[in-house]
Amino acid sequence: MLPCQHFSQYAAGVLRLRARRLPANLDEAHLAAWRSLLGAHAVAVGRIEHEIARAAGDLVPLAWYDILIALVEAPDHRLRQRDLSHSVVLTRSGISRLIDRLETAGLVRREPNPADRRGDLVVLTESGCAALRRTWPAYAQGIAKHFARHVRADEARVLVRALQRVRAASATS
Amino acid sequence: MLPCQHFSQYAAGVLRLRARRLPANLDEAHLAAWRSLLGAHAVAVGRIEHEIARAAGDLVPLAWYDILIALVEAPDHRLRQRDLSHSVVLTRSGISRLIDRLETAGLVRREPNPADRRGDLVVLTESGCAALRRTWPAYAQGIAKHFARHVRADEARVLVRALQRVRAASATS
DNA sequence: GAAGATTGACTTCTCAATCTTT
DNA sequence: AAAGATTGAGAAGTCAATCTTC
Repeated sequence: MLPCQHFSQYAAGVLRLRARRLPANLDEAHLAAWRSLLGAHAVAVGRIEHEIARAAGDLVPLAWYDILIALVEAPDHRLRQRDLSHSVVLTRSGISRLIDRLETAGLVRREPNPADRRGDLVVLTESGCAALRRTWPAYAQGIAKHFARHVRADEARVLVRALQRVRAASATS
Repeated sequence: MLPCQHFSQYAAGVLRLRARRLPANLDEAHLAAWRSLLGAHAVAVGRIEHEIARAAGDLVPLAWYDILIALVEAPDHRLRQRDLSHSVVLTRSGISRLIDRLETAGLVRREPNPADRRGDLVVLTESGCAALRRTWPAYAQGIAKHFARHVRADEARVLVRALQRVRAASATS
């Protein structure tokens, strides 16, 4: 006697299983899109990260890169940790520890905030800026090779439109 | 004197910066698609995971779910860890420890493999099967609410086509 | 009291080394 | 030796509690 008999005998069972249990607000096409999103993200990010880690030249990992990019794009290259949390998906404490490491590596600096002394400002250093310049070419090549190369231009436009709605969606309802 | 002067003065600088440094095989549209993929993935997965963790009823986290789903879809509900690593993005040791936890929780069982004793088979238990059934409705609602709801049907089809190519791409060149 | 940040305890993953079986 | 799995040490994140400033 098989365990989990409720799930039928596999093979044809897989699809029957899903079709039977799909709620009214989720169809096969959207479920397939969700699965392909998870798969593509995992594969592409994994490969790019791996290549960057193996490459010579003291490149920074993607998590560091995200912080540095947010700082470069900020006025005066400085931001509170609170604002950095919008660019990176981490909790408060996660950001705090990440900035610790970046500061130890000399890529950012904490600086008192005259306007609000509850939290220091995080400032990009020369060295952090250099790390960004060093890493970008490898990152760009990784995006091109493991992602962009497989996506047509018209598909890219659709991705942007749809996925930006997903990202921007408020958590309501 | 600003740090990182190479990156210009922000504001208009951001786009100029990118345009200047974009390699020949990566254009703005594809870069935007890449960024929207990262953003949408982070937001949607984060919210779904969070809701499942908060929900009552002893639901399993997504990482566990992936293992259980792979087992349900496998012949006889059993797989070597090697094969599980195709479904989950983890190293060998990562899988090993994950299976440890699932086994402790009683959702899977290790069973000697008569054909090749280098590695046991991982088998889904009744209890693991029940966990899957308990968790799926919440997961499906999360996908519907945080992802599918924001994606039109025609967009979903484009996503599947493009992202499956990304996932399936070999790491060559 | 609320907001921003940090710290301690804990969880989970990775890398490198190791063990067993093929 | 190669393949599958495991283990110790370390890296990096979370939660809950705490501290400082508003």
